Amino acid sequence: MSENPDCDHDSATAPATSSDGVLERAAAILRAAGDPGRLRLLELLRPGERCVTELARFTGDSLSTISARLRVLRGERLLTRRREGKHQYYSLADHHVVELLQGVFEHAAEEEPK
Amino acid sequence: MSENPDCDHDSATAPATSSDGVLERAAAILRAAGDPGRLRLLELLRPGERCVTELARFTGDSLSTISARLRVLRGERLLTRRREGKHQYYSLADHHVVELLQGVFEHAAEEEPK
DNA sequence: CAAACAGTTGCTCATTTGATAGATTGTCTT
DNA sequence: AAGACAATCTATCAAATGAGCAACTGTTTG
Repeated sequence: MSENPDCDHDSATAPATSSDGVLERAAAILRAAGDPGRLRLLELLRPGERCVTELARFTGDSLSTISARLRVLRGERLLTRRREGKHQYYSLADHHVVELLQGVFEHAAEEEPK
Repeated sequence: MSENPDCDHDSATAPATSSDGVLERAAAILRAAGDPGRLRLLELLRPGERCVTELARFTGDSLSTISARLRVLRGERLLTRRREGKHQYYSLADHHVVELLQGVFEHAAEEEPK
């Protein structure tokens, strides 16, 4: 058969996509969560707020390292902070974050049958 | 008041966390989706499957670039492929991916009021 | 006010990452 | 089988990233 000049590939119109701003924000959120060290912190915060020292003790990393990771997560508004005395207590920012974590871990656990 | 040697910070036990394998997988998934170029591809695939040429035309990037991005996404099982003639049709791997996208874009859109 | 503790920030460094061009593979058409 | 088209792969390079250490800020306590 001869070529079809009206094949879909050249005429199909692009689906509507998010604005660049929203896309960038969404990507930044995913990237922030997409690091094992940071993702572990998010996981550790699932049951409730924790201070930096506790988190450092749980993971075995230095305060400095934990603080840097928390900063990235907070920068993308995945976490909030609350000061109490000498301590900064971090917690998951909102239910979106909780659900995001839930979804990703479900998917990851499924895809790793063994 | 004198120091309390039994303060929570030193005695609190770590919450249960995912195995390292699952954590790594989850992080890899998020990292794969956490790039604007790749995230846009995921978005473009939301309505249904598309071939590489279409995607390249939609975004204005080279075939080579698109193919590389698709490879990363497919590597993390966010996409599947189907060959039809000369074309490779890519589509979102499963409902998890669809929901992940939905969640992230909701969150990103909310957080960017202006 | 000084010392001690909790956390943050700046700096440097090695590693990773993403884009690009060009060579290569696979498929269709004649 | 040859040529054209679709897509992938390889190699290279610049840019972004994460860790670690030391210096710094903020807070409580003596």
